[in-house]
Parts: sequence; C-alpha cells; structure tokens
Amino acid sequence: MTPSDQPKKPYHHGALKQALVLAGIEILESEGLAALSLRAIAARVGVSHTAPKNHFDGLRGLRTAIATEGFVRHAAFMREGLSISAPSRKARQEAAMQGYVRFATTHPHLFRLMFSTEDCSFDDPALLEAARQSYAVLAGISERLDWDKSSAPDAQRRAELMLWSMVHGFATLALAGYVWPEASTGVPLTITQIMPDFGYLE
Amino acid sequence: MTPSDQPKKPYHHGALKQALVLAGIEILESEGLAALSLRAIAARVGVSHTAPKNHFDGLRGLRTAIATEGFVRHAAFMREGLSISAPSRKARQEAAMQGYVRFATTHPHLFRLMFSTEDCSFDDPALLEAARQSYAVLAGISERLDWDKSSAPDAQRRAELMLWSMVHGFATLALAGYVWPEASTGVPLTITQIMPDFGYLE
DNA sequence: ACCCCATGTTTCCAGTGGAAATATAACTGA
DNA sequence: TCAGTTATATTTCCACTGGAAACATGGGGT
Repeated sequence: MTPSDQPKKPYHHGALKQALVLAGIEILESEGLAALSLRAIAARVGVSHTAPKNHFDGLRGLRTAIATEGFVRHAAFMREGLSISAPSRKARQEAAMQGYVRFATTHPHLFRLMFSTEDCSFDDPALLEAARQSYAVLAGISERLDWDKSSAPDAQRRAELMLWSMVHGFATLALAGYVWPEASTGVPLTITQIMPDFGYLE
Repeated sequence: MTPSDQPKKPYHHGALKQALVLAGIEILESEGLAALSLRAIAARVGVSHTAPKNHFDGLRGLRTAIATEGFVRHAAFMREGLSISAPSRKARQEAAMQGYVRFATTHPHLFRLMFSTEDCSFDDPALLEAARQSYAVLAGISERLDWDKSSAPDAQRRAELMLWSMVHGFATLALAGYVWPEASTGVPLTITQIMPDFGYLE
C-alpha cells in the first residue's frame, strides 16, 4: 500500500515513444522549431532529457519521428479536402493543392521540419513511407495531367513532379513571406490562381 | 619600429564585416549549416566570438548577411546562364531556370539558408533588396508567359509567381532528395523536362 | 523465485550564443 | 601635439544544449 493518497508516478511511462512525438508537435506549434529541444520535449512529458535515447536516435531521431507524423497529417489534410470536393477533375485537383498549401500555412513549423534536411534523416524508412503516402495523393490527381501526351515512359512521372514542384514551391515561398498582398487587389494570390489551366487535358 | 620581424597582428581587423561573411560562406560550403556557429566563423577570421556583435545583430544577423550575399550570387548565376543562352524566348527561359536549380544543387547549404525563416530575418532591408534582384531575373523571363492572356492587373504577377513556385519547388525537392533517378532512364528528371511547354505564348 | 534487460535517472562534459565589463587604438578637434 | 571621444575587439561569465556513462527500477520470461 502506498504511504500516501497522492497518485504515485510510475517509473515506466508506458507509451513514452508516442507521447514524446505528440509533445514535440505541441511545442512546434506553439514555440517553433528552435524551441524543439530534447530537454523541452522530455520536460513536457515529465521525463528526464535522456529518456528519449531509449526510443529514438538522439534529437535528430526524435525530430524525424515528428516529421513522419507530420506527413501522415499532411496526407490526411489533402484527403479531407478531396473528400468534400466536387467530383470533377479540376475540382479535385484544386482541392488537393489547396489542402497542401493550407497544411503548410496552418502548421508552418511542422511543415518546415518535414522538408528540413538539417533536422531530419531522410533515409529513415518510416519517414520515407509516410512521405510516399503524401506524394501518392498528389500523384492521384495528376494521373491525367500529362500535358504533352507523349508516350515516353516517364511522362506520368513528369506530370506528378511538375505538380508537386509547383504546389510545394508556392507553399514554401508563402511561408517565407514572399507571397505578398497584390497591389491591385490587396489580397495575396492563391495556389488556384497561380495554377495554369490544364483543362485541355480533360 | 616593431620589436621583431614577425608581422604583428593588428588589434583592429579593418574589414571584419566582409571577412566574417566570406568566412561564413566557406564554412557553409564545407561543413554545412549546423557548423555555422558564431565561434567557428570568428575563429576562422582569427577573432573572438563576440567580435561580430559590433557589426551584426548576433548570430541571426550574421546569417542574414550571409544569405544576402547568397542572393547576390544566386542572381549572378542566373544572369550568367542567360548571357550564354540562345536569344530565343524558350532558350532564355530554360537558361535562367537551369541556373536557379544549378545554384541550389552546387551550393545547397547556402541556398537553404537563403530561404530559412528559422535562421534569417526576412525583414532585413538588405536581404529583401538582394532577394528582389534575384526575383527580377525570373520576372524578366516570364514577361510574356501569361498563359491565360487575361487583362487582369495581376496577370503578369501570376505568371511570375507560377514560374518561381515551380522552379523553387523543384530545387527544394531535389535538395531534399525527392528527385530520384527514373526507373526507365536511370537518370533524374531535370527542370527543363518538368516544365510545361508554354510555346503557344510565342 | 529468480534473474535478465528494457526503460528511466543522475551526473558530468564540451560546446553554444549572449551580456557585461574591460582593453585597445583610431579618429576628432583644439 | 595632445587630450577626449568613439569604434572595435577581448575577457569573463552565465544559462542552456545534446550526448556519454554509470546507475536505478521494476516488468516479464524461464
């Protein structure tokens, strides 16, 4: 029987690995990437700063796991947009791309971490798989976006990479502050307005 | 007369500000962004780690100055490509974009720093001006790239931002390792192969 | 019942950026 | 010429970081 009524903190956390990732995301959202230290994350979970070592390969490993969860949510963002979109090809295309950009602008620090070579290990299998899932959503809407109708074996892949480059570049530039309000309208341009009209592919 | 023949190190450096920026770029190229510490830069110049304080606002200020120099070189890269390009619109377009991507792949750490909100102050006037010069090169080749031929006041701006998003996204994804060798050819796709053919604008 | 080992803690260390006080020398004007 | 001022650089100190190493804890398998 414990000597007092106060709930005794168990020595072993039980689900520390997941708890650390979630705590990391919270810190990221509220304080940014610079504040995402091993000590800060561990403290939020109520654990010593060396405890993560048992589950991740140092700070870089933990950050990689956080980025992995980021890709999962990123794909979900786009899929959610697709789920409420009109069925037309163009509408689905816009929905997915808007989802891509909206994720970046609503979770800027997480999005940056996801593409930060400095902070993540891009050869991590889990990260690669999560990123692949995210890419698959984009690839899905570009299946008939092959503007040159060539029969080259990489034509499909070129369409996907073109789309990905455009939306990713736009999101990145927007986060960096390079998409200012237009002088003529007072409102920044959107990814939809930027996209060339590939309607002739329909 | 100095008491000995050995060259006496002057107490004042003379051109410390520029020397720090150049030393920083060297460290960046050889060791990456993580190694770009105040102490490492100062040591390379042969100065104490607090000396930069007199010329820059802390590490962030120095990194911002390095990024500024990066934009200058970035613009020069593209202009150099343009200078040896064929005079056709399409050739000039490809030359500038290839210059953009080539700078990113040959100076990956510097390029990343230039767009890293975490490490630079994007409201710095000098940085903004340098970035504007770089943008101006891209804007120059997209002057007739208005695919929709609309008369909206932001049509030109939309063409520029579309082009910038595409090339910047491609460069960023390439640096992150997401532009792999194609299964069909064994060679990664290039920005030229990705670009839709806007020839109908000629 | 025992022991192994996965999981956390404590302690220590080298390294970081920055603040504050101090040293040096260049410039300024009488 | 020579002080006084100012720009530049140093020294010292501090809080913080990630990681290594030794140790503590207790759950789970035999």
